[in-house]
Amino acid sequence: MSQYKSDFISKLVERQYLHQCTDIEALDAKAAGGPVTAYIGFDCTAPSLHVGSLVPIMLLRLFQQTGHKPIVLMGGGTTKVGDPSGKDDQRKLLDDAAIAANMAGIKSVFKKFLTFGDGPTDAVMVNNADWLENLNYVSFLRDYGRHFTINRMLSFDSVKLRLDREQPLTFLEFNYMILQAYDFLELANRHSVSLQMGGSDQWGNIINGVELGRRVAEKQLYGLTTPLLTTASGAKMGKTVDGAIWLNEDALSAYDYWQYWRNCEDADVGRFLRLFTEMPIEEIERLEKLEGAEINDAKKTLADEATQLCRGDKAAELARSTAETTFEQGGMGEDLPSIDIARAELDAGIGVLAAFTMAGLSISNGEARRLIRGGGAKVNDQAVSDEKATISSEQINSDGVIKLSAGKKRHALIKPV
RNA sequence: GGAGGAGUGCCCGAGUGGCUAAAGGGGACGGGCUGUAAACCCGUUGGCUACGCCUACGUUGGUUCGAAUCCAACCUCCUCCA
Repeated sequence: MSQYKSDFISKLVERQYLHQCTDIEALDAKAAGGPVTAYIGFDCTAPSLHVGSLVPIMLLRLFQQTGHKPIVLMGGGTTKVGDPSGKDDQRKLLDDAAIAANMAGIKSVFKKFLTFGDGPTDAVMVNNADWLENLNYVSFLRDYGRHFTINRMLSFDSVKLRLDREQPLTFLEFNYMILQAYDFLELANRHSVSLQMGGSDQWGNIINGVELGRRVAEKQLYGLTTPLLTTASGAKMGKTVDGAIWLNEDALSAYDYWQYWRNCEDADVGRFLRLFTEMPIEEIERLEKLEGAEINDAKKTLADEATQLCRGDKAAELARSTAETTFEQGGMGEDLPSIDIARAELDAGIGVLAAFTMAGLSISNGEARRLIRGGGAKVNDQAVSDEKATISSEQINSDGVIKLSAGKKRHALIKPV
């Protein structure tokens, strides 16, 4: 039983997506009355989005599934300016080619989560470079700049934090919030967008847009943010062993993606199941109550569901069976990361240090050496004690590969070719 | 334009002539405990063809037997003044 009338807001609250909203009752009423159009912007700062962006993506998906029209805004224009929110220093400025390449990489992931098309609730993708690039500076300032006071802009966290810490904030970055506000207005005009959503760090940027819409167009716009996701122990989401958890499959293997979810903290399982899977809430409530070793089942389910959404059923299944063989049976699954090494080279023998580095288990020979000294390096599950040991064809096991392990969790296979 | 302050390893931050590959903390990695959690404990944390060599304390030069430490110029940032 929910206090909200609309399917969207009820689910939003039930699945813990809501952090702040400009006017939840009014938005609820509007959503109950028919399809609403909302957008979320994504800047093109990297060739792939990572799990930090997954909450907004899942939110768009939920929005669409509850009968509304999502718009994905690619920040082709705003990326050139750089959002200062939550950052201490200015990012390196990206050139047009890099932005275009990043955008191409990012675009692909949305097709997995949203249905695009021309229908009333089909998703649409737009690029703010289309309207930002050709703005006339002076007219823009006269038309919109007069609606922003410096006094107010200085009070926003994105600006205030930077100034308080005596970190430089350039005029370029200072303009970001104005451009984002303008985006909202532009989308309201072009696509009848009435709601902008985003992470909680976007709150300031979003309400600027809501206010601008009211002032220059007398439009009633809404803003809504999701909580900033950290793990139960306070770490930022998405960073781990080898860096970010990328959504694109060419940036991170399905196996590693699956593993990421499988290794989440106990205390996060329930929340993650709500946010990142579409399991019925009753089932989630059952799973999150599991204790001790049993909660591992809930984590596997989480990993399965999350991987299916982002990488497909087959990839999820393969990742799971690989993980089960590797960890539960001490064997090795076919989906472990692997490298090909020429048979002749193997016959001659390769130093362990080099082998670990080639397999991506260490970044340098020095690190491989430390791994060995710490007792964490294994070849075919046998601990390596000699840094000068070599790996050769003789160690190819019955499966035709050599298994290297760094610690308990990181494994790689050497495949002779 | 003037005056003052600052720039150190992935990050924060100590270090004001040799004992400094650079304290301490964070992060990360490895080990232990466990459940492929968390918390906690221990270890490691520039590179290499490794009892040695190379690279590193904003940049470039200089002083010195010897510099992250002294000097000069330059670059960048902060604060105050005009």
